[in-house]
Amino acid sequence: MTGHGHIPEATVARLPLYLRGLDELLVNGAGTVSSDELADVAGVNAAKVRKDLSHLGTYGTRGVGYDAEYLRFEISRALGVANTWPVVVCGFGNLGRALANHTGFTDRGFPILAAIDTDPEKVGTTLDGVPIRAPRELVRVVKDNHIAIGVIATPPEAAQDAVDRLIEAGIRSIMSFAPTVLVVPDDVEIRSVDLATELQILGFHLTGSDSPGSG
Amino acid sequence: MTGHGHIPEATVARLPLYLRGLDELLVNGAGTVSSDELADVAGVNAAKVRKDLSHLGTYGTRGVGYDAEYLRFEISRALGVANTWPVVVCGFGNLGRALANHTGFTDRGFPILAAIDTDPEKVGTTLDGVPIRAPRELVRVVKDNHIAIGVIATPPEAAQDAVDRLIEAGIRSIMSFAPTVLVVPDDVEIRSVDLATELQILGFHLTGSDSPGSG
DNA sequence: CCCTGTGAAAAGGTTCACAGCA
DNA sequence: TGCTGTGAACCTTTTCACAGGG
Repeated sequence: MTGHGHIPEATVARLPLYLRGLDELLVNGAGTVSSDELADVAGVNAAKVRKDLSHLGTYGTRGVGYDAEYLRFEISRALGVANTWPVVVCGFGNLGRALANHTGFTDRGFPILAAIDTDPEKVGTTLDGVPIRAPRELVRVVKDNHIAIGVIATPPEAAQDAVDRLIEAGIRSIMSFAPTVLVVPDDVEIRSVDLATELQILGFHLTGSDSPGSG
Repeated sequence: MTGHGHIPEATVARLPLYLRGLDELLVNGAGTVSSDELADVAGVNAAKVRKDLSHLGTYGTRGVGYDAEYLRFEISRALGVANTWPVVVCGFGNLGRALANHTGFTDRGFPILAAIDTDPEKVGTTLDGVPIRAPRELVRVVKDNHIAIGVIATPPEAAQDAVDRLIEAGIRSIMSFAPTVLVVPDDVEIRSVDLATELQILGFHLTGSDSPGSG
């Protein structure tokens, strides 16, 4: 049997780490990988690795480990990474452009094929290899480039509007960097990364320690 | 009583969202806030809001809600946001510079006071208002600026080295954007954000839907 | 009647420990 | 002997549902 019914969200969130770890091990010439080794390079513990992988199928050999190449293939397939998912970035300011220059996206199957910006000076030009279009052109941009994922890198005030347009254009997977709550229908998945929020969580653990700043 | 013993991690991770939501409500002139309203602007449900806040203390009034201003104060205090935590960014490439231009950090109490880069052409200059120093100067930079948090924006190969130097310099809170596992002692907290990993998680949910890319 | 604060129940995730196969 | 695969125990988090004060 291939592809078990439901894979827990916590497991899904770790599959990319295993993939990253496997790539590292494969570069170093690994043929077989134990749950211990994979745990090390993925930064988790071995029990978790085994439980997680058991949700995909039984791809290991007792007493030996997993075939690195084959395991990589199966995780890739589960993640849909076998495919390429073109991305459109909404808001081409500092952050948007940094994302465009980040080779990690294209390398891992998420090429940024277009950007949307409201600035008339930018629209029609190509920056960092990415053609910039006006918001009203979004439907066409999505269709022409087979866009699968939208990234929100606009100021927070413009984020909900950008999300609404993406959804209108048929996009169902959105990643947002805007520090605001975004409302989407149930069938649209959205992941938010708020950098300042992350720092504040770190800040919590600083409290109670030594005093900071210009005390 | 003020400040309950242990606040669950899941709660800590949501406190910044409440803070963000409260700021929004306060700007709109809110005096009192119900768990329902706060839930809306924070993007969670009301039961969670009440449970989370109950871990900080009993700051609400039955039949009425929470005093917005006072609640904001208490959450800020719990998060240590009352203080300012200076940040050093390691690796001042595209991503590092985008972070420096992101006003959200300084606005929320995390000013980027220095950057570290290995490029001799950059060292000694000031880019985007941030002075750039060589890795060997890190200890002094941390001391002079009372740095509390280090951000890793280097290429993945250089990330562990940057982390090691930060720890040597006395930093105990690190946020990393490098797509690699980083090893740190138990008393150092590290949060990793891997943008490609986030996209791959989105990709998982795309699988099984419509076919992507250039067929 | 309204909304908080909280025990209790349910769900989800992690770790343990070992049977079973190579 | 070595390592996977997995039930069972354990822990965390979420949700429910309602008592109790304004």
